[in-house]
Amino acid sequence: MSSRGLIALMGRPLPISFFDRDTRIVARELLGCIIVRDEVQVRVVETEAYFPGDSANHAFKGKTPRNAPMWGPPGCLYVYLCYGIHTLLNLVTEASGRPAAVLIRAGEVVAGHDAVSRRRGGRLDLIGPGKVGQALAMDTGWSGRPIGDGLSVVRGPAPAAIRAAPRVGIDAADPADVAALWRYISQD
DNA sequence: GCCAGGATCGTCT
DNA sequence: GACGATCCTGGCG
Repeated sequence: MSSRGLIALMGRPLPISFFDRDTRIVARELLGCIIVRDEVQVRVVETEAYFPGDSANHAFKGKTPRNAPMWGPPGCLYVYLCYGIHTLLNLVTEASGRPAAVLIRAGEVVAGHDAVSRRRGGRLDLIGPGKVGQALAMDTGWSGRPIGDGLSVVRGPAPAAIRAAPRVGIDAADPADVAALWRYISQD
């Protein structure tokens, strides 16, 4: 796409077709996009890709009530509780029947600083997926809802560069999946 | 600044 | 009944 075309799309909600692609591509292109929830806006600066056949994927061992949204249509939310405390926000990708999602690992508050500060005990840093979930006031009740229903994602400025790195905190059966560079970090 | 340990609960075996 | 795609605090140097 031309840079003029990208600028024209800036600020517009991402279409469902954006998510109906290879998860690693979606994970990279989500960097710089803005997650909007009421008055709070968070720019995505770090993502991780989880896709079919990936042993670190929650869905790798099969479908359960918890991970069912990953099998659903692209452009939905998959929210789950981690360590009994943190709600982690994922965006479902790829066609129905292919369990895949992008985990939002980190962000920057671009609007709604007061609300985020209240929820985060005065802190505004969103380095870590649990913090992103807290800033956006996510809970598991959001899991399975389509994007646009209370939470939307709009196109924002793409980062100057993207760094790829191994994913964090996973204990996959397959060491190749652990070492794979499926985490993407915005380099501004 | 670094590291160890505790928090806390839904989900799956 | 164990454990997890984590975060925060407190102790120590």
